[in-house]
Amino acid sequence: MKEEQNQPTNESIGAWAKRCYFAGRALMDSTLRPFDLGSTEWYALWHLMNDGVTVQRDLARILCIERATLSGVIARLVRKGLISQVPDHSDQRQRLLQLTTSGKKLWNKLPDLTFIHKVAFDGIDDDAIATAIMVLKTATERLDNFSQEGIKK
Amino acid sequence: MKEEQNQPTNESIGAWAKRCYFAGRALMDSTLRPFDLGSTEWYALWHLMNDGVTVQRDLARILCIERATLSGVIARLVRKGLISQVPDHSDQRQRLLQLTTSGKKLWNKLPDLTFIHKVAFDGIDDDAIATAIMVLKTATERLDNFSQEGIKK
DNA sequence: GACATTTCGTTAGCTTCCAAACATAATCGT
DNA sequence: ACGATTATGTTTGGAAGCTAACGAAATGTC
Repeated sequence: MKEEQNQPTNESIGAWAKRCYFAGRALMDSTLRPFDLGSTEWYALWHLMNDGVTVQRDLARILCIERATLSGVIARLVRKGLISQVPDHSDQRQRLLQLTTSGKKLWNKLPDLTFIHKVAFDGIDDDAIATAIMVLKTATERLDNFSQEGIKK
Repeated sequence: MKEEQNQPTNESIGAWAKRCYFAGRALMDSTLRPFDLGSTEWYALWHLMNDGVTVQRDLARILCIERATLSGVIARLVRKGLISQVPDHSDQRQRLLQLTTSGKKLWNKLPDLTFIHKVAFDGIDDDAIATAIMVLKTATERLDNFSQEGIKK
């Protein structure tokens, strides 16, 4: 009576994490579509705008994505002329990333995206949100640890 | 002093929803990799296993993905010989999906995936999880509504 | 100094997701 | 009964993510 299916019901927290992520991304994507910009491309620009010159490896860590994934994102931004990618002189393996003039110009034309977070979370109790973050963060760390254990031995 | 950047810090709930989703999927994918099965393919098989014959459109709604997305998933499962896809006699537009014998055989060989949910959430306070679900669900519904409003007028 | 290891970026191949456009089939309106 | 609309599935094109394997550069080790 309590539980009829023990597995991935639509009510599971994992399912909602997924749906929430994609719902937010959908709104972000549709807002950025007129500017020919994807959501991860936007995040990359945002960090380059705020942090200035950045090593590609560091950006991957900041965005929490794999080097290989970022490689594609960077290639698109370079192709669009929005950022520059040059080898570091002191360490020829690393690539230094920086907004171009054209990239800065585009950035200033982009709409403010803070409304997305507001649409989603404004008015929800702060404690509830803090609890949700704690749950998601804890689960993520546990999953990451578990996955990594399988690797190192 | 309070907030130094008002935007997408790594501490935002949206960022954690994303990371949690991908961390869970990574573990699921690595578990299923030996069986040449993706996570969404697994979900499709799971529903066909439990619900029997299913109309493709209904499966899309159950999985909360677009028809176009499911189309590709189904095509892969058919190619692997795990499911059958036949037109409905009473409505020639619809496709009826069903596990094949081979699909059932594979299903019985698959490992139990409930450990993933346990790794992530076991021991976390039930009320905290309920709160997290409420927050994510509310946010998702609000985002979906907002996105849809832009469409219908 | 030479060889092994680590680090960084790229490429290739795959899954998962979307929107837009298309074809077909069913249904609705009149 | 005929034309318009809706419903279903596919295709195409693209973004975003992953792993595995590779080359080049830097670092360690001996």
